[in-house]
Amino acid sequence: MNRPAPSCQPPSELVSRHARRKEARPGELLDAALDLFVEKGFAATKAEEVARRAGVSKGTLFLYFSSKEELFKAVVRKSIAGRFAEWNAEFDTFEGSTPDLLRYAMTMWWLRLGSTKASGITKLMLSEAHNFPELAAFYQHEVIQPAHVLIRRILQRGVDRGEFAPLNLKYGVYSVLAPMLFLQLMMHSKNACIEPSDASAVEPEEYIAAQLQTILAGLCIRPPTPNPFKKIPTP
Amino acid sequence: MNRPAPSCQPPSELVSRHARRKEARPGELLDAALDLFVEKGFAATKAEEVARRAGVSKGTLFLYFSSKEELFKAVVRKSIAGRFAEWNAEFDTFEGSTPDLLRYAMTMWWLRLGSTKASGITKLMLSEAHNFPELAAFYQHEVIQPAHVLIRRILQRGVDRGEFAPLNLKYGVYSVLAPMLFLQLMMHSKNACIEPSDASAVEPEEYIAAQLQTILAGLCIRPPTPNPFKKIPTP
DNA sequence: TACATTAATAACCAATCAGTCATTAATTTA
DNA sequence: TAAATTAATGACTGATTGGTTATTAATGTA
Repeated sequence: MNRPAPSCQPPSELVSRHARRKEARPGELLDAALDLFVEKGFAATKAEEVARRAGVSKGTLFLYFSSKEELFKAVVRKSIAGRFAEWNAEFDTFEGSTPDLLRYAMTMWWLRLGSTKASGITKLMLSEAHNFPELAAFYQHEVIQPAHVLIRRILQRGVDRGEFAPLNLKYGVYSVLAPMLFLQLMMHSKNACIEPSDASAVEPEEYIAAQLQTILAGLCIRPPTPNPFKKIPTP
Repeated sequence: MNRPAPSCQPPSELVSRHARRKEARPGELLDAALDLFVEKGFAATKAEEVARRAGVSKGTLFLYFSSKEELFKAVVRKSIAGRFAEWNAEFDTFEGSTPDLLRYAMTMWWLRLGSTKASGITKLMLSEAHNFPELAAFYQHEVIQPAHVLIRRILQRGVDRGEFAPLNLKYGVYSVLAPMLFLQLMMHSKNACIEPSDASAVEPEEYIAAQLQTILAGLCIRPPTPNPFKKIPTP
């Protein structure tokens, strides 16, 4: 079969497109893909758009990622799933009280994930899981399970050390997870779906501080002793 | 232009398809559309599938609704937006205390909306608003605004009657809205996006009771007098 | 029975988009 | 400088799907 030769665009940029190399491409594509997936969702993001934003052609994208789903998995691995090992290790070596550990964990979660684009993945999965069962299973396995394990470990530590009252771990995990999840949804819904047109934004740090206070009040054994952990400002 | 005659299927169902009539079609289509929109989202729901579920052909759907977006708007009007007038009237004539009114409102919300398929629309809008700005504007105007107004009226009533402490209405509205919204998301995410594989379901009535208790504790003026409203079970 | 009306159909059209592959050009090697 | 290698391209394909329309058949009416 004869195919017409691609009509090459005039070399307006003489710095060749080969200058940037094989090593750089995957990272650039993943960055572009994260942007677009978070902005428009999985199904609505076009492969060609991802490629264009990364400054390459669609063909090149499929040179590095065998399908759109594989591209998405790679994004999730890079920006979320790949970090649990590090976090687990970090918490293993934490030496302070468990309330301090929880505060540390939630603060770090915000700095490293919640406040970044990657947190938009949560909303995406929530809404598209049904249409992409394989991605849902992947996310369940690579993100949800490790997150639950991590939180459960923290709560268990508190119980073991006598800082937290014995509790149903299942609901305890949600007490930590639900407020963070809701915050993520708010951050990624600029457009009119929760807030009325005139609302001013919620302040994340204040929101987290308030949630921590509530959670710890519920978890800690007895009315808080004078200073088992850092002072928490009351509203 | 000559088009080939449609090859009519053998009349396996002798009860003619004309027996069901013009008046019934829109309702049947709206029911089918609500099912599918909630199940699969707006973009992922195919017009032909809606028609098939309603027992008609795709052509018939476009006979009654000029486009997929108009179909969606009609669903929202029928199942949510069209009810605010009635609710406002109902609250206007409510005679009890404002805590009781709030309890009544949240209970009714659950019975008439939260527990029905229609509550899935919330998740849908949250995730697809960005890709369908016209629908987002419609929803904002027909649902979000009236909901905020309704809640704000209740809170204002409490303040006016001296039952609630003066408060920033904006955040007050969220105190009511956020827990309900989160409950909706949980109910419509059977598939692995929040809960780990082994989790047992949250009990909505208990969840609402707990939220009400928290909200009222925060809103009401002073520590609750012996019985300003019905007894609330403590966990 | 003949004719008019209208609910419903399904073939068709046009646009979109994931993924493929023959071809090109930069770079390296000999 | 000539071949070999490899990064990159973009036209193309095939499947999907929102929306259109010429045609059909059920029903009503005279």
